[in-house]
Amino acid sequence: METLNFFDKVYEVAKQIPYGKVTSYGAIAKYLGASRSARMVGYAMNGSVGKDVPAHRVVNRKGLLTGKHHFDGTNLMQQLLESEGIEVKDNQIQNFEKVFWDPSKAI
DNA sequence: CTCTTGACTGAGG
DNA sequence: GCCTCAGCCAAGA
Repeated sequence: METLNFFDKVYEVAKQIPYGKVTSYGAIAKYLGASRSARMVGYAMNGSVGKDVPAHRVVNRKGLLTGKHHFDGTNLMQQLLESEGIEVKDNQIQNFEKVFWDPSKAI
């Protein structure tokens, strides 16, 4: 995996997020062995567009849609999540523990 | 090379 | 449980 950059690794993990599930930046970072670089995960998502990466399934540890402003600047992110059966209210994922997907356990 | 920015997280009050 | 502070690390100017 050394051939892949940090960003690419993040994309690889994000792509494996199952439908109707979400995960946190920290979970991905931890799986990559860079638990201290959770911010980089989100930062990497800036280039997620065009890379088939479901960035809308990645939220912070609170289940809050902190990155919704980076999508369309509107409630697009919430709409996408709700379309997958994920209940979202006021930029926050409901039943976060139920829809949470841990990459370290799934991969 | 140095400084700033940021889709974060954990610890402390 | 919420708010605030500090640490972390990569990319861009």
